[in-house]
Amino acid sequence: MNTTYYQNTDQFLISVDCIIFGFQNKELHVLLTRRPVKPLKDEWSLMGGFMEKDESISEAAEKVLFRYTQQKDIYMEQVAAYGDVNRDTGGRVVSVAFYALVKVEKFNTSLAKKFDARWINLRELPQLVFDHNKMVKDALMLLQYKVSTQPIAFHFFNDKFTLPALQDLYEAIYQMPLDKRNFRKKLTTMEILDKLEDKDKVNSKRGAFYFIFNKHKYHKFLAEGKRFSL
Amino acid sequence: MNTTYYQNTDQFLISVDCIIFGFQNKELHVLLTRRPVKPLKDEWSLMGGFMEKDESISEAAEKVLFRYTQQKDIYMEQVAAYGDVNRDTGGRVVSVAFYALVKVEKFNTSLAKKFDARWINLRELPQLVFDHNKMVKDALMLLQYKVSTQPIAFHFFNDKFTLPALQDLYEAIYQMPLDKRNFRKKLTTMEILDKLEDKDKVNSKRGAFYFIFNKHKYHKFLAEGKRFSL
DNA sequence: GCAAAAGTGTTGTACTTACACCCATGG
DNA sequence: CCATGGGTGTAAGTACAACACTTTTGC
Repeated sequence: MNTTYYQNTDQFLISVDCIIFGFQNKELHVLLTRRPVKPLKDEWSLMGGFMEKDESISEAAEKVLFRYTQQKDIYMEQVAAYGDVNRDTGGRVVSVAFYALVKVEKFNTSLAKKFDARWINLRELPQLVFDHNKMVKDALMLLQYKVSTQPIAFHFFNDKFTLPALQDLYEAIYQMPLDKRNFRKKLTTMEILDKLEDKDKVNSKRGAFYFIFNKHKYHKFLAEGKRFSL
Repeated sequence: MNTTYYQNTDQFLISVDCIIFGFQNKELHVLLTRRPVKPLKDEWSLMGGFMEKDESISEAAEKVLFRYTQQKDIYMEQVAAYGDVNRDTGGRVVSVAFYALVKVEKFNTSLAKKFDARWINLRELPQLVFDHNKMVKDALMLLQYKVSTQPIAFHFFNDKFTLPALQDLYEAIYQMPLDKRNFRKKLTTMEILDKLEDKDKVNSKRGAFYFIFNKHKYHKFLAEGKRFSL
């Protein structure tokens, strides 16, 4: 009943691989694991899993994300499908890559042990199995485009964030330094953030004010025909 | 031997659907057909086909493109994978969409008859089967981004083109009018085109000069750190 | 009191936008 | 000779890039 109408056509395993981005110590990190199964057991790999017959591709990706992070409502986006014949040396597998933005603070370290999951600095990415390095590269390029045109970078933070931290995040994603005053000017002229009363006093003695993204202001901003740009 | 290492996992049919764009009469068109198989036989559909076990996804897409156009070396790019459980009412099929830029002039009309293929104006797109309307929408958005940042629009033309035609093309893709002088200024300052001696006298009495894209100049342009933008 | 990070404006430059007339030619 | 589309420059406004000093406070 899976193929009522379509006969005599080949079928394939479909996997999802997740490029799970996290932001920590002013650097972008990716959640990697030592591959638990053969072939290439114990080599560095993205978090992945096979799609099952009763779930959509994105549900399969959400399943993988939940398994490794125990977080729901993670911002996630498809990167592309990878389907070279010999991309997976363990069999013919078509993989769909997704990237996800998670809050490292919320990350459960006991989970990490269970799955041998580790946050690896994007700048020190090791060689990964199969075409996973290409997936990370594609995901990063897509992420760079997306954070520059849509207010999604806030998903890296647990609700509130400081402007210095936000700038560090953008610098990590773009992999280039940004001018502090120009960065803040762009943000303030968009008027889509709310300044809170309290400060983060961990990273400096003076302390940096916290901000939160104001969805309502952002919708008004869009309604005026303006477009997010950073 | 298809699944040496991976056991007990579900397998799926994988199809490719091609959004074949063509440019004609100052309008963007999409090559559509009346679906030849059940279910939804005779409904409007993108050109598609199933992936076979010995081919990559992109090879499967090239196969589809060649079947319906008899053209090789078509510019083609993946849009995304579509994998909702019930997206195809004929069975569980994951589809990967590709868009392609083809030269309508070269199009073989006897082929068109054979496959009941028709160029449909993008502005008059009918309801298509399954999620094909979404695929077209996604493909167009990707195309808009791509033609604005990379010199790929030239693939719509059989080598040479006039500036009025190129502008009509961009207007069709962006679905908005562009300023003639600003458009030409951008093009000429990039210095990546060669002006030919002959003119197209079909579309006007005066005639418009033909241009061709100069790959060599474009590489120099990139080497100087400049980026294509239109 | 000093080190370390937060916060704040201005100016020149480059890019973008808006805009109107003459030219060449076929019929 | 006129209708049709091809071709050209400038000026104003906007966005972007470059740049240096003062403030706060924990130690």
